[in-house]
Amino acid sequence: MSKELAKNYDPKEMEERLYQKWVEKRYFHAEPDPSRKPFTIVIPPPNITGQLHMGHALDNTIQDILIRFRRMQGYNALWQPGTDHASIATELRIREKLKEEGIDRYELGREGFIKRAWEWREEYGGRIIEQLKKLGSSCDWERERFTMDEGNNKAVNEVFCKMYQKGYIYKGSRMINWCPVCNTSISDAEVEHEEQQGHLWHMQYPLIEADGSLSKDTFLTFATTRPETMLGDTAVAVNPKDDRYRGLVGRTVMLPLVNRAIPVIADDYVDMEFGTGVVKITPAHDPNDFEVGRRHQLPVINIMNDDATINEAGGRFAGMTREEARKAIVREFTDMGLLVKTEDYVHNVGIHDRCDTTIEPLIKQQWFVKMEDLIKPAVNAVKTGAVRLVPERMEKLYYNWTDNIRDWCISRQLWWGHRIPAYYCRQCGETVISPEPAEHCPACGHEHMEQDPDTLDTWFSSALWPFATLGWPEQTEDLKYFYPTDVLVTAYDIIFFWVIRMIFSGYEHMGEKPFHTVLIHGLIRDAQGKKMSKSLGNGIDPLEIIDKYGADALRFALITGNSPGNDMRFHMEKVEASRNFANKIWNASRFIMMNKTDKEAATADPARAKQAATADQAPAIQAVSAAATDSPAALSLQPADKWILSKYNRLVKEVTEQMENFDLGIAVQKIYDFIWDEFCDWYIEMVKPRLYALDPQAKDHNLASDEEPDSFSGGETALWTLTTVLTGVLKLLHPYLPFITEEIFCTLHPAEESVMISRWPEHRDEWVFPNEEKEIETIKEAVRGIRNIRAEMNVPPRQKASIFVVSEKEKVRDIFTKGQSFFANLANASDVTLKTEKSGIPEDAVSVVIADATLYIPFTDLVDITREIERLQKEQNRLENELTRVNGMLANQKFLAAAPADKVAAEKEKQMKYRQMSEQVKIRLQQLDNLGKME
RNA sequence: GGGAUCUUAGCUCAGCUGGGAGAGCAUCUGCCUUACAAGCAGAGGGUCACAGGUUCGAGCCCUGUAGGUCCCACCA
Repeated sequence: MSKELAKNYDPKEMEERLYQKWVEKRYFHAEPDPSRKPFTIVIPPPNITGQLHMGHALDNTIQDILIRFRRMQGYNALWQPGTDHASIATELRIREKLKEEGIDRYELGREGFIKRAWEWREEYGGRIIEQLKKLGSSCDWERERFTMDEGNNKAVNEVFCKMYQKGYIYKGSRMINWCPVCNTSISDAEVEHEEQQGHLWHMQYPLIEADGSLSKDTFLTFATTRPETMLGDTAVAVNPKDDRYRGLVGRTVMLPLVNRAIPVIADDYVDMEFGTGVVKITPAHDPNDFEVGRRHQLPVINIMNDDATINEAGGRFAGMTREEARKAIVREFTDMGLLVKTEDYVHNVGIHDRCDTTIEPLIKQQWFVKMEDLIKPAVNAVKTGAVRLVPERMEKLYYNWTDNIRDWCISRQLWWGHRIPAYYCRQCGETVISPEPAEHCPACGHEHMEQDPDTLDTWFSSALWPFATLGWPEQTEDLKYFYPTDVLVTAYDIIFFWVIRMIFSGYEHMGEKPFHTVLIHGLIRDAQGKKMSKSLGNGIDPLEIIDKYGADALRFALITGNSPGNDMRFHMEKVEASRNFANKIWNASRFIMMNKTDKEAATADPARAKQAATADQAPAIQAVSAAATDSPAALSLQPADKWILSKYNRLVKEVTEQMENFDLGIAVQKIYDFIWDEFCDWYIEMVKPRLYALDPQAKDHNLASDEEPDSFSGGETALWTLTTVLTGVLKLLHPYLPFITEEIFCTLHPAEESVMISRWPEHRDEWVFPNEEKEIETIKEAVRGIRNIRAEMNVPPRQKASIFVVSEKEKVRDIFTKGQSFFANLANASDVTLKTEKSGIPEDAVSVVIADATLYIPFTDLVDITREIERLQKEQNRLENELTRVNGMLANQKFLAAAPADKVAAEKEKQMKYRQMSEQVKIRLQQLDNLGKME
């Protein structure tokens, strides 16, 4: 006896119970097994500060679909999970928390701070993992890692030292991006550019005459958006070709604020066309000016403290914030009469992506990774296709970054993170780079070695994730077996931060790519198309959706209609539609099982007998329902059975291909259409009479109980077909809707353990039935035609009608003979009469013309001939249009010559069909016309 | 300044290598038909942004235009 499904679909209870079961059974766990091919995905480790948001939900749904799909296909599937310490994000959160508690972090000290951070991780680090579980993610939790666990720390130190020795890592004074609020340097990737409304101040520096006095009439006028940086000016520059200033190059002007005489220099960097063609040069606070300064050996005067206030170099402006200094300087220039004009000006300002603070370019000593050589294999990998980006257009984004790459600033003035493994001797200043703490100085033997206070960019460790999680630097079995991994799934905004760095790290440290495919998805936006964000407050919490509609519905809503690389808007209506679909499957399954239960007392489940025989096909995968698919010889399949099997068979092929090609949204749409339209709305309805015939007590319900008993035979076959197809689509659907498919599958097949370890369906050559497909499509066309007429003619639903099918072709009549019973149930017919010609049918019967046949439906008291003529004329017009098109095509010699043969054949077939139909409609119109005249 | 992408039914979006315009929601009509009203049946609705071009044939390929979104970039 089958278990029964609950009357109502209730995802909540079910999802928790099933996830528990999967974990207990260790279905998610993978171990190296040379007899099978691995399929590996490493999770983009969520931040320990994070809460599951829609982006995570999409990203992890995609990964779970791929993993479940491959697992069912027989791959040894590993989804490697873990979390990221998220150096800066976490540090900022803890600073915030300390502030709330009134604790000064410097007073707390580094050690105390780190202790707090670990406590934070203990408290919140597992939160997002629990949320991923709610989504149904089939990660191998036994392998959960953390970017700051022992193994990862080891990997980071190893990599740092190795790269230092190879000269890829160096320490130097460079212009870096400084965040004055977070008090740390950040990399180029972490700077966002924001268009801001600002001002362009046109100022003047007076020329210094030969005698040292200030010129009364010669000034150099330049423009600036940042007057405060004038305090650090060490030159003004003009273009060497600029005739206007030729005589002034080499002379000096006066910078009044600090009374500094600065030279006028000539440099190609200056654009003569822009403004006055004069640029002030501040080497310490502008990347371009830094380069100019270098070329001309200009002094570099740093005028700012780390918190972006003016330092002593700013003279009497010292202590002011950069904004205050700006105002003060503009005022002074105004007072001195050296401000020419102020313009409104829109310009791009660099801001820190974490805190939106305006970035200050500063020269500081930092650690860098030299990128030039490192990036080459990563570029090559994409060029040669060793690493494939999906969709392909993302390659341009990728190259855009690699082509403009600059050295990567990896040191951060933060406490939470991997501390740089550099040790300095307090005595002699010697530097030691070592994976192990240096005890004493190799140069002078002094024992007071001090570790570099800085930590590493959080992406430095993430870059090692694909191999560090598998055990590197140890040469583990896991590493040998699972590396390189297969697919990396992420959003396009993470390519620069992470994907590129993983690729070059893979090549550098493993000598091999980290994965062969990067599947890139878009962002989830709100219903208005805005980016979901905390500050806008427009974020929708995936957990709330799961709570209300179930994880299956959320997953389905996120993946349906989603195509690689494209953003998607999130609508609640879509979640509801997804939930409705789940409900539809639930009810269809319930219906099938109800009939099965009735039946099972008498007949054995043919599916079950087969299990033992096929169970050894794939070691880790149960052969399960290969079981339900081998048709027992006793079953004689009817056309409807063959039709749905044939359609299902094609679905299997297409869905498999599309999933292999990462077209997940298209694949799932196909399954949806098949289940709802073909399977539920047609097939189940078609076989109801056969099922009812199985149960003598239900016979009273038969709509066409006056039919011969023979027409209801084959109930078992119908049941077998229903079960077979349902089992198959449950499998196809399982990667998308893991919970509901598991619940139904296990109820339907009580002897089976789980759908998630069952075998993925395969296309079967013996289930290709083109003739039956055509037959049933003919029936469907006829049924639709009759329904259409009934609706248009306002025939009361309860009123049954006789149907006459007229066709000259025996084959066609045969189809309708076999399909007679469908018309009773699907078109509310009382009886169907087959004829070779029209004689004996009431003149005013309404007609439906389909290919090769005309159906007549006499209605006793309707007969609005005018209306029927109108309807037929409309149909005639449609057919004429089609004929014009197809005739045109077939008359075109070039088409006949150039088009593929099957296309031409198809068009010819259509032409015949339309001609024949058009002919019939014409005849019918003629008849009605005569009838009208007679009245 | 460079680049990407989008513009298809009232709304949100599919449409694979060019070969008779699709879905969901919404709208209208009729149904509580014993799997499902979270449902069933039927209907209406589109010059596929615009203008050219290639082709026997263009929503799809090419060029340009307009608008939206986004990324990159050191013009003060």
